[in-house]
Amino acid sequence: MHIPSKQRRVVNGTEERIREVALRLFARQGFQATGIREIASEAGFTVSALYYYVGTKEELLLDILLNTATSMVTSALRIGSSTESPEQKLASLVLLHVWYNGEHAQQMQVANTELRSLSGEARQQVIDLRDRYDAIWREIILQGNMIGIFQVQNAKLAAIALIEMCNGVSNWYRPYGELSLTQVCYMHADWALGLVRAVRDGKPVRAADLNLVDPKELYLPDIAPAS
Amino acid sequence: MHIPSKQRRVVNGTEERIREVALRLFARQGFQATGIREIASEAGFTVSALYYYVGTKEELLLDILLNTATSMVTSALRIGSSTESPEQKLASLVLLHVWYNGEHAQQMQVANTELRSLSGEARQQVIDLRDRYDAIWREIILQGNMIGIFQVQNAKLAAIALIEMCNGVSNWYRPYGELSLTQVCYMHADWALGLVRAVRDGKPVRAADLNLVDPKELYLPDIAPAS
DNA sequence: GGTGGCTTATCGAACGTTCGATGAAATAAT
DNA sequence: ATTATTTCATCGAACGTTCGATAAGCCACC
Repeated sequence: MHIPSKQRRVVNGTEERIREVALRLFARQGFQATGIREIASEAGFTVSALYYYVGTKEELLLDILLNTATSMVTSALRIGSSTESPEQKLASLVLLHVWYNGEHAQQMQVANTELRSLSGEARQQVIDLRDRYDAIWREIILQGNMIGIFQVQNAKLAAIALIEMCNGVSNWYRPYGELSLTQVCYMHADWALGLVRAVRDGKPVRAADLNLVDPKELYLPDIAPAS
Repeated sequence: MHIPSKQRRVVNGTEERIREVALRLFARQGFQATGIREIASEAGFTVSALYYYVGTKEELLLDILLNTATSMVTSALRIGSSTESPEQKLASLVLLHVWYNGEHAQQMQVANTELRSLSGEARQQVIDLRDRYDAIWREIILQGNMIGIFQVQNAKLAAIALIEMCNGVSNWYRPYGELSLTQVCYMHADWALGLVRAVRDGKPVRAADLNLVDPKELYLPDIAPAS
């Protein structure tokens, strides 16, 4: 078991560098197609030097998936437990999710394709987190249904469909493209509101009517950075 | 170079069997994680017997991706060139796509995750087919926009979002589940109509109003089976 | 003089692919 | 009708390469 340690490693960021390279390669060519030697040489190390910092290749993958899933659950929980209206909550979830897909595209690409490379307890941990995440979306859709704002037949499947729709963003979004990430976020939020047939006062709810916060503020970093 | 031949192979279906096993394993554990030896033994052959029927492992993958993409383009072209209304065309595309995802889940899982395992010309062939497919969706959305039925800001991205939404079905749908595939198809069609804000005569268009054909009839097999 | 950070050298296993050989079956020659 | 030849389908073995991972040791620094 790898025990992350104290000083130098954090200072010169060696371990972080290895993890960055691994993430980049996993995202580009997949976990199985990426060799330990490739990670090491791309990061400027020998294989053994890499193993001084990292337990196993699979552990590198697990950390990526766990970090990603934990971040999203944490941020989504905050949205879900707020006092906003269901349509605001749903739109916020979409903003968060799309923003994360754009800003952390590599993490999301890996997360969306490499769950199958994990097994046993590691796999289950990730699945559990995802279930919690889906549940937050589902609950918000159910809330909207109950107060008559949304009209969704099957909240569980609608949640999955919405999440899947947003996931696609990580495959094509590039900074400095035609659209800003914020624009992409709002477009998806508006689509989501259409999908769930959001109606308030007899009128379809549009994302532009909701005065939503800036997407980047919805993301909660895991731990507040120490002083 | 493998030259597909005439009689016996078709009769006892050896090659077909290998391709089925390969598809199943690629879908379950991924292309890179699946070994030639695994395919062979699962199909009940030795490795060398397998190579008598198949060129390379990559060719197995390419065939899956090309067949899938070609089928979908062919069927979608027929829908796109019909004389139906944009909302009917869009709903039909969704029915087709979701139906294909449910009925050929393994193919779609491979298609959705293993493009990166191809390179060069093979990769480009698949990409070209997908571009044609996306274009059909985009054109229909633009038609709907032009005659004022849909209200979509960005037709290109909306097409991608819709396709991505439908793709998720291959990851969870199982026959003999709570919902029939036909039900799942119609739900997604209704969501798509909501997403594009389809409105006719001042009222939101629902999938149930459109008297759509049975999803399975939208799928065009590559070649009409000989007598 | 111990410990952190890294090296060289190496492990056994698995990878995709190809090889020559072979029994059985189909086809051609006598 | 029988023999000779070719084709089909398959075998076990091996190719060279790469895989993830480890052991033992070196060197600079506190």
